[in-house]
Amino acid sequence: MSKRQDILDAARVLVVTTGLQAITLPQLFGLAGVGAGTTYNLFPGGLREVLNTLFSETQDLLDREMSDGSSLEGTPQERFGVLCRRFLHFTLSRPQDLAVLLACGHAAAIDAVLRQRTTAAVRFVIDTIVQGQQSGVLRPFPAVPAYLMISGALMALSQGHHDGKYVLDEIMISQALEGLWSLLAEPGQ
Amino acid sequence: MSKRQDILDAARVLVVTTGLQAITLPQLFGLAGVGAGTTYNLFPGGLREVLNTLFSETQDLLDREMSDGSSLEGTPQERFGVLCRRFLHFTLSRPQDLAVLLACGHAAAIDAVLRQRTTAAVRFVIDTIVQGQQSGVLRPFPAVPAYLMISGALMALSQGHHDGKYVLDEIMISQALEGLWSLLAEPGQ
Amino acid sequence: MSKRQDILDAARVLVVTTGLQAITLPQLFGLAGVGAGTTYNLFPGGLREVLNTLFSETQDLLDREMSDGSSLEGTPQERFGVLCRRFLHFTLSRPQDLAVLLACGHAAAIDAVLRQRTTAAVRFVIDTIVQGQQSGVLRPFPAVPAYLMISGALMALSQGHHDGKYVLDEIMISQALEGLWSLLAEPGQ
Amino acid sequence: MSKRQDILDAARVLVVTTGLQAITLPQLFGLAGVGAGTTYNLFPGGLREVLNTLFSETQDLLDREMSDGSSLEGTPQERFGVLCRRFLHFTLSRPQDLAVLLACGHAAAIDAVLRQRTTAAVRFVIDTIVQGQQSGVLRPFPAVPAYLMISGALMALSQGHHDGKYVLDEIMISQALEGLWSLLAEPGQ
DNA sequence: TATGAATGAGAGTTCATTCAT
DNA sequence: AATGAATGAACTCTCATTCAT
Repeated sequence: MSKRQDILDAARVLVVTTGLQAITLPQLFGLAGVGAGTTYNLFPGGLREVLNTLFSETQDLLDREMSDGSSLEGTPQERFGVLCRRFLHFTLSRPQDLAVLLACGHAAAIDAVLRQRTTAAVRFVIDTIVQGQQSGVLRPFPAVPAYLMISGALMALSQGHHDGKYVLDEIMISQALEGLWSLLAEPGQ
Repeated sequence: MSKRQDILDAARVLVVTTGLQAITLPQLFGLAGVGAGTTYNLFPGGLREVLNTLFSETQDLLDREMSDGSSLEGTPQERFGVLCRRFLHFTLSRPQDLAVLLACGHAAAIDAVLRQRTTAAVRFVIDTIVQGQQSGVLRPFPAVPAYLMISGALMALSQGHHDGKYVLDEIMISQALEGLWSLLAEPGQ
Repeated sequence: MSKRQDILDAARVLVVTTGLQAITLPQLFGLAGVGAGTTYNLFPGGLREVLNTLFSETQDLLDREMSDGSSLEGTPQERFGVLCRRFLHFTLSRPQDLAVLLACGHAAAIDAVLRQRTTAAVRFVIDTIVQGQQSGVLRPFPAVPAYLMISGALMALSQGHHDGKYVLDEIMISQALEGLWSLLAEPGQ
Repeated sequence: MSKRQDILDAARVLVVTTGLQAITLPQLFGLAGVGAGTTYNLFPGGLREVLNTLFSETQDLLDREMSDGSSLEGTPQERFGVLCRRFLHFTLSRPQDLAVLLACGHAAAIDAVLRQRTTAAVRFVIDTIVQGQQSGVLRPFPAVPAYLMISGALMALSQGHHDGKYVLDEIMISQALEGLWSLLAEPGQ
């Protein structure tokens, strides 16, 4: 079980350092410190299975982060704020995992099913948007593109931080979250 | 000069059909209908140079689309709207080019300099944001993360359309642009 | 002792189904239902020892079949007929064992000593040929090539039957045995 | 075209020295003095295609040897003798090609279609047998098993010579051919 | 004695790159 | 300028073999 984790950890590192597409098996089991055959014992599907497992586990990690504790309380805006902060907390504190999510989301090496599945994290945000629309504080707009715009903006925001283009502080985060709420809010609100 | 374009066209097609990272030179000059050596005569740097050229030309294409005619007139909100519409027009009408921009933006095969350079398109949007802030209609917020959030949201919106998750119509686009303006706007406005 | 036999039985099956040269140890101990290490406990020489053992035991089996009961009675022609019938009975009723004899006889994986040793079966036939020559019913001709021609013809005959090229019946067998005797017989006889 | 022949020549040598089943591509292109990729340019199917080509060309070579000049003259016995002598001449003067025919005839690496096709050489012998039976000098017996017995005996005879078990001289050959004719002949003849 | 996880050498195969034509 | 046969480095994957349990 330890070797399995060693391989996944090595893959996570390589996604950042060499880029998902450039990972090769020699690199992977070299960094993981296991034999070539071991990779195939633990992941019979080879590199593809390693990467799919890594992506899947990272999605699960984000799901756990997003569903931590009681997210169901407060006004829709409060709940929206909590979800966005959890998302930002995850992407800012775990640059490797953000890189995995970004890289795997577009990579042909990842099964389409996995890439496009509706995770718990997605459902939480979409549910909150729908509830805000039902209570009249958010304007009517299809929830899926709304979600995609929000998560696209948040990921780009985190990525810029990790790229050293700026340093995200608490004030900027607050302003950004206010802005994102305005993006969806009924103009009069 | 024709062969050079044949190679770039073939690369553009392959970015969509097989994914940037899976492109091989046999595929490329097979689809382009040129010999292996010809590729090296025209692009001495090999596949890497082909892809960098493709990315660079696609950036230029976007720049030309964004700077088309007199974009400098009207209020900041009008100019913001025009720029966003031009961006959406480009990404929606040219799925191949959007795929190139998205794929190359994260690929290790593309020079970092090229990937992170400030194109005319970027400058137009940032200038408009700054002008809006100076005239008081947009709230103070660093322009770079603001730009990244806007473009991240727009790209995700277009990508969802091309992925068939929904169909973007004029009403949705108008609402989305209003929302994006609100994202940056001074609350009182 | 049972596991040892399980391994040999699995090898015999694999010689027919996948071909001697394509047998791998994972296949072998998978089919035999034993662990990898067990194979090395029982056959320290690995696959090579398994195959040599299988060949050797199959040779022994043929020897026992050929020496069954009182083969030493009657005229040389009668004894020749009995030996050939026993050989045909063996090769026709045990296609797996014929496949082992044919495959191992030419395989580099089998020790040359084993492959070329003079088994009891060989000695029986050669002795009979020599006795026939001494009593004048067979013409003088070196016994070894005579034996090789006889056994080569009989194996090809059986193989054609197993390959479905024809069906050997009692009449054909009788005719073939008469012919083989004529092959060696003094013309006048 | 020269490289192609180099590869086939190397394969022919390896069939004898290491055994058909043990040939590996590194051995093959190492001995042939060509690059690894060249083998795949010339034989896209890899080792399998090399071996099938080798077998096919060796069959053609035997066919040409067997059909050399006017084989259709004389009595059936004379023609049978000529064919057998041509076959022996081929197998005795070309030990490598005999090894190829023997090894490929039983190898799973060779397409069954190729292994079991009726070559010109086979047809010549079978035709002669049938004509002998029609003219009454050979006894009635299905021609296919008759052919298999004859060729099986001749191959075993040649193989024993190459294995150093004895030295085939003209006298032995003559006696062997007389015997093989007797194998098929009507007893009274 | 029996096991199977772990290993790494080596096989098959592909592909970026060169260069004689 | 254009070609594609030839190359060999490097990748994916398998398998014989070991050894701690």
